[in-house]
Amino acid sequence: MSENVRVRFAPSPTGRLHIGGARTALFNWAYARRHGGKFILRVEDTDRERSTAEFESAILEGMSWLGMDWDEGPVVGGDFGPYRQSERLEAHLEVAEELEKGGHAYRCFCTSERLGELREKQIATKQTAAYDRKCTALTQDEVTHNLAAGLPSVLRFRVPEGETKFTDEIRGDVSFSNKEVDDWIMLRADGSPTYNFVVVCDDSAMKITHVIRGEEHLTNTPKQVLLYRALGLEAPSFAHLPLILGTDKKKLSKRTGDTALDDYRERGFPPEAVMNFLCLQGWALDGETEVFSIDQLAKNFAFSAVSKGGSVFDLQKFLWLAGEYTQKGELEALVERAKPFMVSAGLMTQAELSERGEWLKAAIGSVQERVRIYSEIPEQLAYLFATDAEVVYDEKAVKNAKKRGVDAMSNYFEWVRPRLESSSTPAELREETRTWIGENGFKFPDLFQPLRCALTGAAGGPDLFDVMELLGPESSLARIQHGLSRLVDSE
RNA sequence: GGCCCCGUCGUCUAGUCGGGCCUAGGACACCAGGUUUUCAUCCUGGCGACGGGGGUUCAAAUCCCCCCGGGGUCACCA
Repeated sequence: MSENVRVRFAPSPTGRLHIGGARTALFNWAYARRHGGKFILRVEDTDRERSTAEFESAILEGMSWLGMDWDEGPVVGGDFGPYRQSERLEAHLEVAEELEKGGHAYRCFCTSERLGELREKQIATKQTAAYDRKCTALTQDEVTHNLAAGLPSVLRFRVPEGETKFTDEIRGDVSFSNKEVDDWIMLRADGSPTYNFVVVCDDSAMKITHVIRGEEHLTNTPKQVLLYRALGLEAPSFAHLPLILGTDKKKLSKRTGDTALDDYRERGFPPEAVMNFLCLQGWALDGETEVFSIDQLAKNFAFSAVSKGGSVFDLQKFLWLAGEYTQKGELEALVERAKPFMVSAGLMTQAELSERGEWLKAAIGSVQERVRIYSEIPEQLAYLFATDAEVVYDEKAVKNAKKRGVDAMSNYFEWVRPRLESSSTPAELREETRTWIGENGFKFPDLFQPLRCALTGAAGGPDLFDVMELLGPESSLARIQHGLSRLVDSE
């Protein structure tokens, strides 16, 4: 049974990839990999108005960024193509005709106005909103006549009597009374097919065995199951994933925070962390392990470990997880990932990136353990690019410095000048300075607080001897000198 | 409102199927302490939940019923 698993992710290219969609893709991908099956990508571009090629390629790119690959779909092809829904129209229309001939579908000439009124009335009288089947009373002759007269019409699915049940892989048995299922529209007045119709056509044509999607599709499922039955086909298994919620506990929307995968990518979240965090929304590897790789996901994913309830998206935990990757990963890799952020922040040019490669590596190394996302790197390194006379002093840094006064730094300046210029190593200078502090009757903060402010303008940060190394002797001394006057005066 | 789904710390979750090993475990956040020149990291400790009420049972977070609460969905969008 697990031999021929075929699952699919079917995004519609009408916008950027939503993080909920990205998670759905990840779970589909993982299920396929876990069971040695195929992961298929199908682009649902039937909404011709809003679909664009740009969105489509951005979605594919986002999926690759997260570490997914697909066995069939755009770019890679496959035996069940085409993989763009708009190119499958002919097949859809054939199925529609077959259904109409077989009596499973019927023409409806009702106007949208009448339908709108009907719906309002039903909701007002607290009934299930559904088509009242007025047009099922039409005789074959009347239908033919109307069609010949050019009256606009849609094709509706004829929902049979009874009850529709299916077993959801995550929720267990679910059943709907067919009375609650609308005689939904398969073909619009312009002849184009609708979602619920094409999804079944394509899933069956592509031999999809498991439909893994968001819970918002749960109420679509009986419509689709009924359609499979009318087609004489066995329905696939369904697995409805819990929703990702905003802090208001409602389906995550732009109101509550960034919803597009690219928003996080642009903010410098490591892709491994995004993958990891998205999976943690609704799935647990073992209840203990928080940090895991995409390979571990592929080896361990199972429906039984997927939660039923929605999960609130917690940015704090997301940032923490991002930090696990940036702080504990290789410095070389971090440097590569950080480079574009240095450029876009306006700190360095493309040319400087390579000219000052070693220096940049040291600079990033100095902040690695205190950044979580890549965009924080230029923020924390900005002081290195300031003009010596105009280092931006943080309020707290000034407060800390003034509490200690500049006596220590003033004496230290004369002492350290020759040592900086003779290029002693940070480690040597650190030891010598500690001795100097003791010999001169100061306490560590007496020197370090004002020195930190003068050098970096910040209240916290990397070891000051590393900072001076990055700054170089000239700049270091200049900053100390400016600090001496700035910290005494007005500021 | 109809229908459907869901309900363990503030948040993500383990435990629920096959009741006892649960004085309910882990993580984020928060609080306190230690380490550090500072910040961060790291270490230690703390705070903190089975929505409510009835059953069944020697025993219930786990099984049954009712209530309450939250969400999803009701398109010629997907």
